[in-house]
Amino acid sequence: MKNKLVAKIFRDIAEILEIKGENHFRIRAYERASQNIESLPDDIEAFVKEDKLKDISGIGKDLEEKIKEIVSTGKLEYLEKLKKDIPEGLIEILNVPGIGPKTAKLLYEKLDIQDVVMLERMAHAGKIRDLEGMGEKTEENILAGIELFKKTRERLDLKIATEVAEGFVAQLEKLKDVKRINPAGSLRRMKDTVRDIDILISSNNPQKIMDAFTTLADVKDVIAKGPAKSSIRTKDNIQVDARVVGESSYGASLMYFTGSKEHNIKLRQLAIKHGLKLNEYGIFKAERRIAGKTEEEMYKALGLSYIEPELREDRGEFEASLKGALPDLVKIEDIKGDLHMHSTWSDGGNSMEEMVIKSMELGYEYIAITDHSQGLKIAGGLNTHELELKRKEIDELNKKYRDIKILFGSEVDIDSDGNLDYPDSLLRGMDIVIGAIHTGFKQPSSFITKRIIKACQNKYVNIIAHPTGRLWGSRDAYDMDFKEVFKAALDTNTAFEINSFPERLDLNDINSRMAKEAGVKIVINTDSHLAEHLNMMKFGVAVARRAWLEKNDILNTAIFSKLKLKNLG
DNA sequence: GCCGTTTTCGGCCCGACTGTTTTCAGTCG
Ligand SMILES: Nc1nc2c(ncn2[C@H]2C[C@H](O)[C@@H](COP(=O)(O)OP(=O)(O)OP(=O)(O)O)O2)c(=O)[nH]1
Ligand SMILES: [Mg+2]
Ligand SMILES: [Mg+2]
Ligand SMILES: [Zn+2]
Repeated sequence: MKNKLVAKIFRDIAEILEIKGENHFRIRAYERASQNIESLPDDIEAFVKEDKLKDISGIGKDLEEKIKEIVSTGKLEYLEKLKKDIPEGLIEILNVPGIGPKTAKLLYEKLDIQDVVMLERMAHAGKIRDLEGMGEKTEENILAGIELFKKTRERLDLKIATEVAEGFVAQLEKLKDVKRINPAGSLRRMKDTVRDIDILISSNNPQKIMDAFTTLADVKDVIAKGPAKSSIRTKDNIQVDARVVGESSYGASLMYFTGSKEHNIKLRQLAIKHGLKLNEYGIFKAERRIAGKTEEEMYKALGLSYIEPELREDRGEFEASLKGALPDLVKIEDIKGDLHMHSTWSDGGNSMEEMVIKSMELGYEYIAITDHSQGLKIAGGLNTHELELKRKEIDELNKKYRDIKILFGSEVDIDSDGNLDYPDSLLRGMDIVIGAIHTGFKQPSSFITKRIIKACQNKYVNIIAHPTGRLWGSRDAYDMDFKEVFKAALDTNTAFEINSFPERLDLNDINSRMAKEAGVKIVINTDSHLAEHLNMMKFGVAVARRAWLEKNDILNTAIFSKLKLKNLG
């Protein structure tokens, strides 16, 4: 799939144009096109073939031609040409906090600064303060910015972000001047990775709140501090933004601070169309505020039904809201069982019984204990004899715990040729079989595609687990032909997993939405290796929600007797 | 560069904080 390539090329163009001082709206056009193509739940090549590129919002005559060129040649002449105008290192300078396109351009033109190393040298030498509009303070800030730039962390996974946010909320809500407090931003939208923690507070005493916020024990630097908005950096180099507003603006501010930016812009454009003004304080008709206290009334004032935070990405939610066609999103309470977990039989840290007990606490009706297969020796894969013993133990547990159905399964390795690690004779005896790739990640897309299709075609494979292999921070998702793969899944009635492990969240939101559109059923699992991991189901559910999935799209929302796995029983 | 139930040209979201400026531009959210 070339979606990511097209998106990357447009993003690169936008960055170069920024430094060149191009028209801001032209730059936005490239950024918008890049994002819209990246989040497309479809292969961009299909749009080329069907001559439908212009149906994609933000794609007009010019970008249509550029996309065609990229899809057919794998690159874009226009970008190659632009790259010759601007030294590569200059783009990196934009990542130094406090330095934007204007400053980068000035530094390049006046001091021939071409990368961060040169920038640091010039700042140390005191050369920057002499430029127009710059001073000593600016120079200091640039040096501090470079230090931060060097320590820039990767985006946080959802679990870490949730914990950091909870820590700040717990400390801040103790202040008696805090009335309401909510995490916002990408965390509230439950995006799979989060850059910073955004927290909204309502209070009548903003000054006091900000004094407290910027002096909390975890705070290392104060990036900015005002009565309405402050930013700090923690000792772990995580940025936390806080906004404080009055009660009457809380809904408007929550809407603003939840975003996404693209969603906000659409909202504001819609307001303009209605002759209104929308900002983080409310919706205004002339000077009069007509909404602001709750998000619901904000949406209503624009003629929209309430849009769940997970959908606020400008991925069609406005059109759906206006038509009354928003999905009834799946909820954590809808989940009736967890079909992928490990025990001490392989590389899990808790016994099967401990996993069962925790699952019952969560109210599950069924679980599948799916330890690794024989070939995965480092992960303690089970041989034939061990499988027999494990089966017996599961039978015993099923007798002992009548309130939950325990399925005997395995996460069977799909080898580099697409063959399964157990013969059919063994798979036949299992209640549930999960196929998963653990090696050969670097194979070309066509090979991976064939492997997964072959696994789907095995009549005992019920689910493909962590289908794209991504591990946040260490391994990118491998590419495959999703159209082909999902077609095979549909034909063979094989479900695809949303793996709830925070580093995985695989399928992701976009791929899950693609799966739904292809008619493929989804299973949300935790892949727990410890009993406490069973709690991570909420992260997988968040991915499903961001993918617009409803209860009926998810197999493990069904009670056991209705569980529609192929060949079950 | 895109887009159009008032437009095919002239708009394109809106505001807080900072440093440098003597009234605002740049950056960021
Ligand atoms: N209207 C408007 N709102 C913005 C803009 N930039 C950011 N916001 C709002 C929406 C964002 O969700 C919210 C928080 O900004 P962040 O930069 O932290 O982005 P967000 O949390 O969405 O993603 P992140 O994971 O932090 O990169 O502020 C903007 O340019 N205009
Ligand atoms: Mg954020
Ligand atoms: Mg932020
Ligand atoms: Zn597993």
